[in-house]
Amino acid sequence: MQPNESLHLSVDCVLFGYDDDGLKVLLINQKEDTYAHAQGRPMSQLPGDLILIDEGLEAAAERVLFELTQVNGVYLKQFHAYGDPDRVKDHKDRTWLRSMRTLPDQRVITVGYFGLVSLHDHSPQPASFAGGVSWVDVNEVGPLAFDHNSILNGAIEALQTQLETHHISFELLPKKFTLSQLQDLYETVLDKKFDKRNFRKNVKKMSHVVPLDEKQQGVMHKPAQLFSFNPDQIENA
Amino acid sequence: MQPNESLHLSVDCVLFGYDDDGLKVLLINQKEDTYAHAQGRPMSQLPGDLILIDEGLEAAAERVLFELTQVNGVYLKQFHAYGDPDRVKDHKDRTWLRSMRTLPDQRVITVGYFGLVSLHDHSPQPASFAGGVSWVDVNEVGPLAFDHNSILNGAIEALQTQLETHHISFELLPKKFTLSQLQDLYETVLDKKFDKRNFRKNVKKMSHVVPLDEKQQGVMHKPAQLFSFNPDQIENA
DNA sequence: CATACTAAGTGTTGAAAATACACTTTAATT
DNA sequence: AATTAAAGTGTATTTTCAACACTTAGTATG
Repeated sequence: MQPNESLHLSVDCVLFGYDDDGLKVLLINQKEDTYAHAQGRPMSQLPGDLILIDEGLEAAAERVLFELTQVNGVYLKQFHAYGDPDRVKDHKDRTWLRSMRTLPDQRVITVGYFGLVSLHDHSPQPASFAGGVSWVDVNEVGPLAFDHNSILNGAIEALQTQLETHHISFELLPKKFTLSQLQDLYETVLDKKFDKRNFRKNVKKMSHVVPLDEKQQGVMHKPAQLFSFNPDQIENA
Repeated sequence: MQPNESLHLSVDCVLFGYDDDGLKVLLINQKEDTYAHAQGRPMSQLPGDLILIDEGLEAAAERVLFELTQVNGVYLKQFHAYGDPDRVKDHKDRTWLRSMRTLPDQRVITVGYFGLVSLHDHSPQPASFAGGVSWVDVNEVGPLAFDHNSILNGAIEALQTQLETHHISFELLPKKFTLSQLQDLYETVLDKKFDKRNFRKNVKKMSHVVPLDEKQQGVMHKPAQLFSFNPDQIENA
């Protein structure tokens, strides 16, 4: 038996960025000139790369994100491996690959990671490198290359479950935030509405959400109390 | 950049079997004579294999299980990919690999699947093939080769969450079962006790658990009502 | 044939959690 | 001083969860 020779492994990263106007994903725009025009418009894709021979999976995901955003230490979570033998064999995708790599016909299995960053304080520069890299609202993502739309969907579902079961919301918020911002985050990610008073009752039970001696400033309405997360108190339940 | 040449991909399967005396895992016993005796006793490992060049991940997992148990159509679910560059580089494991494959030093990334079978009706024959294959109670699993203990733990956690969020219990039960059997299953897998009356109240809400016109026979106590699952009514919530 | 054994089966009550709901407050702007 | 806009707050109701003990049906035994 000659098993997997010429089988390649990559990581693909779904980097979610959040700010007051919604949940975004970082996408890479394939450049027009490297794209076979016959196929229509260039497509976007998720950032990803083949893993290096001595590199761990998570290390590879970190590297890909660092190269794209120069940001280190983002929350990263593996959610699924995609291994359909034909996942990169669409005609349009092969054309694209041919323009980038030497071997477009190789089979590539990919491991999906999703990452979380806050776009409030600092907007991580999309791309020092390469062509267009941009934040796209998750609800406005068009057709992506390869099977990246299903990978994105997988990531969204994983993010939703993770938000409900683990305390990760602070990864998407500024260090100081209001309860309304927190509520908006939950409503955006989970795509459902919460009652303000009930939501706040629940937050009061979370010992890791701590009020600061500080209020919002420069808003033309009652300024909100600011809160922050106390990382010591995040029970990983 | 020369990315992953000589990087191999496998699937490892954690096949759970359940019957009235507990939850078991299918393990393969490394044979004494292929094992370097200097290292101590032969170890067990999870069934796994390199994936074929044109084979999907799930297809590979199905193949591995079929080869071992001759059983088809088992419930299978991917749960995690393991890619630590050193995961197969322990001295003992390399010794073992050398006895089996030509290239013990290659890096192998593996995708973990867990599978579910009922050991009530038919005990799937562990191994027509090869050396010892056996069902081991999940609480009595000793040290396994490679990182297979952590893979097993990952599988157990995945099974637990899956059991709580999806309707998969019937994969582990005989076609006809009693409510006590169902409760025992939950208690075994989730490792906690349930109140009999409350448990039954919850089951009554599950429209996919349907009572049959049939009772248990040959038991020296009040015979239990038999139930079965109606696959049409399994909401995937 | 009566008794003993064993697990099956069954309801109620109190506590806790989730839901629904509307007015007052504070600062900035005009 | 009046207006605007979101912040902040409490109670009553419903639903869900948790605790708890006796009766029943069939098998086995004497």
